[in-house]
Amino acid sequence: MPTIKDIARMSGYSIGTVSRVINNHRDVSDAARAAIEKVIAESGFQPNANAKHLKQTAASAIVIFVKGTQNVFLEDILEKIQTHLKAYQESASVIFLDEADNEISAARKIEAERHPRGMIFLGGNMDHFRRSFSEISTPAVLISADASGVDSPLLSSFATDDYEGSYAAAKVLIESGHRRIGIIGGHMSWGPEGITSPRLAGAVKCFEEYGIPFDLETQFVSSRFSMDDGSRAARRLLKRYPELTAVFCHSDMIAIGAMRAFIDSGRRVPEDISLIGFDGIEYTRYTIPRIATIRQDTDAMAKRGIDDLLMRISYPRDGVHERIPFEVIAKESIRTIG
Amino acid sequence: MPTIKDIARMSGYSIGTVSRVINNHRDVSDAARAAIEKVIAESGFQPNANAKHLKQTAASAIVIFVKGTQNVFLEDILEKIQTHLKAYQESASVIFLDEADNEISAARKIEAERHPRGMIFLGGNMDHFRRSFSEISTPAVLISADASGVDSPLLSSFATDDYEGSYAAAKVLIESGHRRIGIIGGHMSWGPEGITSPRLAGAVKCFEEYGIPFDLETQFVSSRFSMDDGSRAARRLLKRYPELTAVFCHSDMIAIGAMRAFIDSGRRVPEDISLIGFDGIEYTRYTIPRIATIRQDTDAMAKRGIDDLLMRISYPRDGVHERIPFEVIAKESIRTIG
DNA sequence: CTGAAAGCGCTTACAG
DNA sequence: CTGAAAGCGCTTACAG
Repeated sequence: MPTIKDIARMSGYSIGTVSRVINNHRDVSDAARAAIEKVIAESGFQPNANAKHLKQTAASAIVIFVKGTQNVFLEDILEKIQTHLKAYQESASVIFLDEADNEISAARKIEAERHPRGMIFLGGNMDHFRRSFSEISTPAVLISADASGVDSPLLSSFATDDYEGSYAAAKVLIESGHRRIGIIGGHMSWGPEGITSPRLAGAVKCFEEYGIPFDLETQFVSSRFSMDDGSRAARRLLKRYPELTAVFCHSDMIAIGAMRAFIDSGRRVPEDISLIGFDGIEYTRYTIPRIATIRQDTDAMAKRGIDDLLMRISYPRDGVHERIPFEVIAKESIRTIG
Repeated sequence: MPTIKDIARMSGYSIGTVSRVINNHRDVSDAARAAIEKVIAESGFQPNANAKHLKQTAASAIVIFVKGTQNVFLEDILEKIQTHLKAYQESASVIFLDEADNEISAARKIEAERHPRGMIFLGGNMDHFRRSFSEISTPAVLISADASGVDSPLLSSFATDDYEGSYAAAKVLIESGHRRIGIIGGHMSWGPEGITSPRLAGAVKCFEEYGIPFDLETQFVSSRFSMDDGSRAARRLLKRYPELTAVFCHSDMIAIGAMRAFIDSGRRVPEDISLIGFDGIEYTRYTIPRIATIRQDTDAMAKRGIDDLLMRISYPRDGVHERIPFEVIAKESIRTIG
């Protein structure tokens, strides 16, 4: 691979001038630019980014950290982020992290190694953010969880209001006449600021307002956000609370798994058991029956997140914390009773 | 962020010695190592990877190129690759490319910028590989498509035999008594070595052997590998060939979309229309009814691909081109008739 | 508009 | 075992 020195020699200009051509500076004569560009094209020269970044404070691309593979919801956001970045001619590389990994440690490492211009977190553990985000010095955005509790001007967040969304889900079931409702949620160990607590609290609040009884021990089970674990959790719930007529699942993947388990146990959806999920992933429009859900506006989250990040990269200012409106999608999986 | 120079000053040693400690060279006294490590820990020093890579030919991590977002099958492989890499203490970053992008151009750019030790392609256009893979000088693996036609010792490939898998899918339908079979495949424009041609040829071969009539014009429609396009294609197929009793879809995503379309048109699956897909994604075990499919062994592809790549990084040798066995999963979506 | 030169943060023979 | 120095491939004031 030729270096800038080779290009200089071959074109008859100095490496300084070659560098100016590469970086599109204007103070270059047309003749020099033409000659140098010709040599570059013919030689297949690619500037060494390590050397470039070593000199420039100017940093490289944007890095996206995705917490947990196998999460269709985050992958949906990821895809939309890529689309928006592309529209701005920006590119990004993606690092997938285990649920158990500390995303801030990973980010610090990448920050030191690659000097990204901006970082995007899809999913994240609030404990990690609160404890160590201050060590990060790159503009960042957290998507899908609220980070207003993290005290850093470098961080923005865009998320659905889990409490309100969950309240709405419970309300749909109650207003369809259901009074014996089970909930399949995430794990409480994800922390008080995680997804599970607010989603549980929102539903419970709604139950209280409508005077619907709710006993955590019998009516709530925990599950990972996957189809197979959703199935298992549904079987546990059915055993503990067989008289239920409706179930609220904290994610659509859980709902898909639960529906499978209900059918396998001989119940029909929605004739015997009504079902509502959370997220609004595309699958819910293809299941039979279609699954009701609380649709998070992934497109808005991606778009707002990208716009905010790119703006703050160019014009530093404090991050913001926005709630993105959700939409209640009531579909065939809910039966009106009573 | 402190530099190696700061660490040298603070520890009282030279930057050369600090460098040796960082890189675990043995020729350092215990005293020096202890003192320097202490300063590094206290200062939170992280070596600048750009500077490091500038000097060292030694390259950075592994880069994975994924062709097309929204491809559950490739995402499944991607997840398994990450798991295997982690077991080897290796990490990777992922670049998502549009269907339309040239993955080899993208790889050349990344190669020049980051000097990865190895590259993994999930999906790819054989035309691009054949035309320009020779410009790549990093060990690479193509997963999910056969690259034996690409003349380069640096490339291995691991893929399912599309022709045989497709033959098997057609055979399952025929042996269940079906004689009026439609096919929803990909686009022929993906090239003669793409997915569509061999998958079509395999099925047609099977039809011929069993003396089943097949007219491309009426019995075959093209679709992208997505649920929504699968639905649209299924409606077109139903219009052209309403007397069909079974459909072979070239991907599970198409099958899921097609099933939705059939139900919406008032047909039942499998009572009126039997269905078999291709890929074996997890979701086919949760649909109602469960969808029959040709399961590609993503786990084996990922494992073999990683092992081969890591070996060839350490011990350069010619790449290999392997076919990974598939499995016929005949499920509830197929009805035996006649 | 162009060139010569300093320097980015590191690694690594070369001496000692 | 340790230090001084050259050099990796680039960018960017500084002169002219």
